[in-house]
Amino acid sequence: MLSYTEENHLKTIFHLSGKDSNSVTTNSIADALNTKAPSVTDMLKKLSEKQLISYVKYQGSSLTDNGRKLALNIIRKHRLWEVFLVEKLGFNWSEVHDIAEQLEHVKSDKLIKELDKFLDYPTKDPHGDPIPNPAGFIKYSNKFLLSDLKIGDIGKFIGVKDSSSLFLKFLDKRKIALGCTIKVLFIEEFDHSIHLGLNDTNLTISLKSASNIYVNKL
Amino acid sequence: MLSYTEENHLKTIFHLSGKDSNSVTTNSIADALNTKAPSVTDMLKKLSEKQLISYVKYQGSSLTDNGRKLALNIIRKHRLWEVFLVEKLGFNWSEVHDIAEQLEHVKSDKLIKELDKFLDYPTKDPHGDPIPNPAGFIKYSNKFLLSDLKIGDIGKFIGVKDSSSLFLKFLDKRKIALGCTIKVLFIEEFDHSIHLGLNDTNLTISLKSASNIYVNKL
DNA sequence: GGTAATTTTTAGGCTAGACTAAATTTATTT
DNA sequence: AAATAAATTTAGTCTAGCCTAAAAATTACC
Repeated sequence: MLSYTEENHLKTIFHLSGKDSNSVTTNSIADALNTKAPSVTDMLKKLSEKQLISYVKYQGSSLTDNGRKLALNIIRKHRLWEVFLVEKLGFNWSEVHDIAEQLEHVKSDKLIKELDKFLDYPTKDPHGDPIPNPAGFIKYSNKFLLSDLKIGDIGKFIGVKDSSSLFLKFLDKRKIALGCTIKVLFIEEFDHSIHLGLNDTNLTISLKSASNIYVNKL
Repeated sequence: MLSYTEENHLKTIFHLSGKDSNSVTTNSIADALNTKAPSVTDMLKKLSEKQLISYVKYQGSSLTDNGRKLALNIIRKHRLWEVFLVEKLGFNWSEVHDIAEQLEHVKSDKLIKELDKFLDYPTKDPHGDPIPNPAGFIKYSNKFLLSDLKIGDIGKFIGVKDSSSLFLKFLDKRKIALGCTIKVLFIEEFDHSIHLGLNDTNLTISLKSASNIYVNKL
């Protein structure tokens, strides 16, 4: 049985390592978890002993198959709860992260099985992220960052990279909603801010914002 | 912000003290929480400093108004989650306690407010226990233990005292379900076991069982 | 009312998870 | 290639929650 803290470390390592399970640095984990490097080092030793990560001193760490499976299970729970909060309880997508962060640690396989059924087996969470299946398989969609599109490209907004409440509210305010179609009209040379066409209106967003928006190129 | 352990102590003190907020012994808390007396003593000091209980060395402890309000809020959450699990996810009433025990500690006022609305403002949990309102008011029903009825009395089954999975499955097996009408046909002098009339059939249950069944006298 | 039994508290120790400061390894720069 | 900078680990502390064993207070009993 994993502790709350162990689960959070596994999840964070998964998020930081990306699709190809790159090795992750100790400091990056500490930053992501709002803790300090020595605390992380301790935990890495512990997870390594449990064979959930492979950890070489000074060389970073990466998930083992087993660790990856556990991480994906936590992410599955997180995302299913997010769907519940939005679809059933009427939460806005910007409000659900912190609550799901707590709910994801509740231990009961049957609970998640029944929740999944109750939600009619969703495949994406409210931010457009895929929900891993019970076996720990996750389907990555062929997504691009809006900031990587060229002038004239058209994309469908399918997800966010930064799912902080701050950023999600920013999107809400500008009526940039999941599923909408975005056309890149012009890119400023100076600061790389991007002029977009969206719902018959135009707006400009910064490079930072565009680097946190995932689209499917159309 | 209360810790998981602090919340559990408050809740336990509430359950042990009954309606009239009697003083509760240290050992009884330790027993209920499957912990040892010294651990409880430590926690009592802590809760006392936070003004959530009044605690006099060697004399037991009882909730302050503030502590009682917090305890009832945890119980409210516990019971709402139980309703959710049974009504929405299809759990049996004997399976929900341990999961609700985890869910009750999730922190979010809005979550509970929306859950309450989603469940259509239930007033009782699946075991017949009243759900405190958001202000911490709880409506006790005028209930009796089945073991306190006399021969010839008729009662409606409205709740259980022991909500362990073991006891609830025992009731399921004998088709003793919430809401059904029970008539006391005969009480054995020897061991006080009780012969009941229930749904056109007769059955016999032990004193121990009867002391865990609440009824409204009809 | 005094002694015995019980309950409760104190004293002291343990582990998980956090931290700071110092030491060590790795990376970067010149 | 040596010197410096940065990242990481080690060493040592701290707190919350738990424990056992011993001491103190309360309760029960003759």
